[in-house]
Amino acid sequence: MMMHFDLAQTAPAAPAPVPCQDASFCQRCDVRARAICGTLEEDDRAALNRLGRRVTVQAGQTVMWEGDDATIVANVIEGTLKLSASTGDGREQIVGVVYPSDFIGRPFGRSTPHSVTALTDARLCLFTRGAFDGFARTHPELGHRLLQRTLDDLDRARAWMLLLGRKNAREKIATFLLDMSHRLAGEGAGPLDSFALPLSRQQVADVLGLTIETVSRQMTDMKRAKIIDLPNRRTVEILDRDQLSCLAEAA
Amino acid sequence: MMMHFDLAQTAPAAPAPVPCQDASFCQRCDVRARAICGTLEEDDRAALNRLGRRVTVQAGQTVMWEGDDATIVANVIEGTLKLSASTGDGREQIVGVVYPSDFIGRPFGRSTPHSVTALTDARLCLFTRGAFDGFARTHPELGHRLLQRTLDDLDRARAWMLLLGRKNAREKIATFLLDMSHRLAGEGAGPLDSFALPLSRQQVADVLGLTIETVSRQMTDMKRAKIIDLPNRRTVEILDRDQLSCLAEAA
DNA sequence: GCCCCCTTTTGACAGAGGACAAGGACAGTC
DNA sequence: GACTGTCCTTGTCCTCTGTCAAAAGGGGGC
Repeated sequence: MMMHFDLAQTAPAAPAPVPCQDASFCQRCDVRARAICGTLEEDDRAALNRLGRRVTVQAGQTVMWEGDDATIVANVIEGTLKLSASTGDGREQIVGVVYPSDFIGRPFGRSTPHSVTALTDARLCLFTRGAFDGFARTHPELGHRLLQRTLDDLDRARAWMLLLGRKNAREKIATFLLDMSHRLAGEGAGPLDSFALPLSRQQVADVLGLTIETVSRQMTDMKRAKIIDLPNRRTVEILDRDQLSCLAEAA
Repeated sequence: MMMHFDLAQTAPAAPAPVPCQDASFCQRCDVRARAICGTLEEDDRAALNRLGRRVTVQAGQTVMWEGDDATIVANVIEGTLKLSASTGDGREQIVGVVYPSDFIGRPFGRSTPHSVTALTDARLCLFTRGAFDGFARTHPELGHRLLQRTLDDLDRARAWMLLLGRKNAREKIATFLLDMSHRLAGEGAGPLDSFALPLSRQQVADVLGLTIETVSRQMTDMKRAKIIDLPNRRTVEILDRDQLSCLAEAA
């Protein structure tokens, strides 16, 4: 928590950050339509583009530290990252998982409320917070997209509070697996019946407020009950979605 | 959850909603400076004023139901309300507590993600969501204030996720009491050492993901340890703030 | 193909907090 | 002042999940 983010330090093996001077960067961007920059006019987007730069982060690298000054924000282009908070004695809670087209960082704020760490290798479109804040203040469409996204995030966070405060281990796991099967599906696609978890067992535990042992036991139980299959460590197959939905609400 | 909010029905004894036609309503408004309408120009605020109406709700009344269509939003002028979510079998989790100058409702969304219920008698400045959304879209300052407030709410929700997922009962109670002593203090004032809880023991339990018995036991223990005093059911006095802070982090 | 390390699973046990039950305190009403 | 309903506290027991420990499994490197 004392460490400060330094791109040169935390991404030594990655290609040097590439300034987004080239307007074609955005044109070729996979997530542009879904990201907050999606509705900007052509020249506005070019202007925003000039403020940002592409960076690559490797799995495990931390992009922002909880409590640090909020100096950067970013769009996720590719990869999955976790948002996490911890107690003084090291217990960790994952407070969010972000996917391509999501926005990370704390605009209009002094300090970063939680750490951001890459779960997989990832690509970001990075802005200094000051530059982004100024741009957002003068471009209401951008602010509005950010508002809608933040309202959605808040709804999701509050739904997760119900899970953390009131659901038992079995319900938590079932809810989590169903959530993943939806979140990992592509734009407009239905929920996936087979997917690769971007999280280790320990990270699943940190999302659900459980221990790794409880996560493992519950998943094994569901496998034995033929509700899911676990062909390898990271793959989950939902065999009986109805029953899983049932477990998610009341075990 | 099937019931629909109807002012005439849920506030029968309250004075009829008063249209805010009179511009002096806002001029006399206690929370204007802190609410999202605080930075609007005089004529914009008058225009917003014409869209809204004042309503009174009594303690215990539910203003919006989880899952209902999102048809209204409001500023809280006076009183305290809870935001709550529940599982199918009736377990409840309070996902937020709102105070004067806070904003409630789900703008730019189809359905209300959680119920809103008055904990004390309250006064609201109420808008239909459609009218508010339209106004916010054409008044970026308002959208920006709403964005900042939503970002703050999201930070708070995520901090609470750490509490729900990773803290034990003693830490939860200590954190809760410290939070209350700050939130109940007036604008700019320091934390209160003595305050009246707006929540019953059951509601405290619903905020913290505990049972009423555990809340009662932990608070009694802290009283015995002379860390707090509980002169009556609703009053809390913090006798040893340092030790309470200590308990909040690691019990 | 083999080895090693790290993650995951499984087992045994303990403890925090939940469930149930009963008693006590307080506010409002008559 | 007595009554009554509601909220809160206290007691007892039990279970779910955490803790500690060890074994098993898988993937990467050689």
